[in-house]
Amino acid sequence: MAGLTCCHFGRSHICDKGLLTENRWFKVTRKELSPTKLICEPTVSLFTLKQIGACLAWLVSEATHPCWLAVIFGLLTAALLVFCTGMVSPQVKAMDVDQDVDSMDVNDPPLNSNSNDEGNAFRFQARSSMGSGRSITCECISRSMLQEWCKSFAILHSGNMKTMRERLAKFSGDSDAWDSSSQAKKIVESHPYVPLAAQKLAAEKALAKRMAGGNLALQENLKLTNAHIEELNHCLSHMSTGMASDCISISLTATPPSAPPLPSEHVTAPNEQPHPATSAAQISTSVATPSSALTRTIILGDRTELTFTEADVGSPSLTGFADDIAGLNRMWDDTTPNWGGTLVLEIKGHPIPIVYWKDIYMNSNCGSPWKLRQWHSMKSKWFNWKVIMHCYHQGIHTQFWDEFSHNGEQLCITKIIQQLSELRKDEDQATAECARADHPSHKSCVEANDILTPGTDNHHIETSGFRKGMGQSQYQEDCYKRAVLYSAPPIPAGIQSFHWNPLNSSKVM
DNA sequence: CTCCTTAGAAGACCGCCCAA
DNA sequence: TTGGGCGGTCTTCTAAGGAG
Repeated sequence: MAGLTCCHFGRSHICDKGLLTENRWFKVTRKELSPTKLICEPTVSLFTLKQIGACLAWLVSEATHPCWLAVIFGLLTAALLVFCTGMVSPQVKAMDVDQDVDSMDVNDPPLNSNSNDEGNAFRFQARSSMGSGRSITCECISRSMLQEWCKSFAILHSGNMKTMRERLAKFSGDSDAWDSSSQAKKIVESHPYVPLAAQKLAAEKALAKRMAGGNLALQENLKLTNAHIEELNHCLSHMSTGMASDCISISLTATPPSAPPLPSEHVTAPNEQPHPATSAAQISTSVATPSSALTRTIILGDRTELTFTEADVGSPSLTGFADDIAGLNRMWDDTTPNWGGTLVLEIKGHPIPIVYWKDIYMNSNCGSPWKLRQWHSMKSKWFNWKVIMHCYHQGIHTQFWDEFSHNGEQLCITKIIQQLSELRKDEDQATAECARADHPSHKSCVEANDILTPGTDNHHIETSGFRKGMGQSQYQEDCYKRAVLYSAPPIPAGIQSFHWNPLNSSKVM
C-alpha cells in the first residue's frame, strides 16, 4: 500500500515493517480504488454527498492553483444545490423496510426487538376482545406517564419505574379489569392493530413510493444538477495536468438503486481470501474520487486485518456502562481473555474494542483526524472507562469490587471515578514526597516543593505530566524526574521505573 | 411534590507539538 | 521564538430517576 505511515497506536508501535510490541497494528494508507468502484451510481444519496465532501476536502488540501479553487467552489455549489432542492434521497439500506414497520408503532413484537431494551419496555398483554389476542409494546414511557397510567388503572403508583412497568404488565393480563378500563381503550386505540403481513406490505409500499423518483420538478432539478456536474467534469479534465483520471464522475437520475451500496471494505481475515470484486451493478454510491482515499488498517486481536475509510466508521455509540463494568470489560480489549465480542461499534461487521476508539475516531498522528467532533463529545467518557479498566485489570476482579464497595454494595460508576481520581492525586503526592525525600538537601528543594505539592495553585503543573498523554507510570516517572531536576541534576542510578497501582500505591524502583 | 443522587454531555484548562 | 491546534484531564451543568 502506498504512503504507509508509521505511527504509534495505543499500546503498540506500528510501522511498515510490522508489529513492534503487541499485536496491534494501525496503518494509514492511501488505498488505490479498484476500477469497479469507479462506476457511477444511479442516485444521489447522502452517502454520495459525503463522498463529494471527502473529494472536496482532498482537493482543497491539494489545490495550489486558483482554478482548482474555482472548481471546488463550483462543486460545493452543486452539492448545496442537490441538497437544498430536496434531491437527496436517503441511502437505501436493507433495513429500510423494517424501519418502516417499526415506525408504525404497532403491536406484534418489534421486528428488531432487542433484548437489551427490555429494561425500558413492557408489554400490555391485552388478550381480550379489545386486543384480539395481541400485545402492545410500550417503550420509553416516562415515569410520570407510568404513574398516570397506574392511577388510571387504580393500581399502586409508588415505587420505581421497573415496579410500575411490572404492575402495568400484570394488570393488562387481567382481561376483565383491562376491558373495563377506559384508559385501556385509549391505549388500544392509540396502538391500532395491524397484522405483521400488513405491516410489511405497507412498509414496502412506503419504500417503493420513496424510491419512485418524485415529481417532475425533482426530475428537472436532477437534470440541471447533472449538467452542472458534467460541466465541472469538463473543466477538470481540461485543467488537470497528470490527473486526468481524477475527475469527479457522477451521474444523477431519480431512479432507485438496484442494490445496497458496496462497502469500501477491505477485510482480510486470517486464512481468508480477500473479498472478490463485487459487480459494478451492486454499487449504489460511488464517486470517482481522487486516485487515492485515506484508509486506516487495524489488526484486531484475532489477527484480522481490517482496512476502512472514514465513511466506514459510524457514530460513537451512546452506550454507557454505569451499572455494567463487567460489560465494559467484555468490550474493552480484544487481546484479553475477557473480550466478549459484543458489538457496540462495528466496522464492516467487525466488533471494535473500545480501546481502539480513540484512534479510530480521532488519532491525528495517523493522518488527519476523523470524527473529531464526535470524539470530543465522548473523549471524557472514554477516559473514565480507560481509568476504570486500568484499575480493573490490576488484579482479579473481586479485588476491584472489594476496593470499590461500601457495606457490601458495589459503588456506582461516578463514585468509582471520583475515588480513582483521588487515588491519582494521592499517587502524585507520594511521588512528590519521594522525590523530596531523595533530595532533601538541594538548594532548589523549595521550588520543587512548590511545584510538586498537590492542593497548591501549582498542582496543575504536577498533574500535567499525566495530561500530556503518558501512562500513569510514565507520569510518575516524569513527575519524579521533574522534582529531581529541580533539586539535583542527575537522576539516582537506582531508579528504573515506577509501577502505578491504584489499589496499592507503591513505587517500585 | 420536592429533594437528592447519578449519568452523561460539554467545555474549560493547561502543556506539548509544530509550523511559520 | 511564538502562536495556534491538539490531546488528556478535570470540572461544571443538566436531565432523569429514586425516594420520602
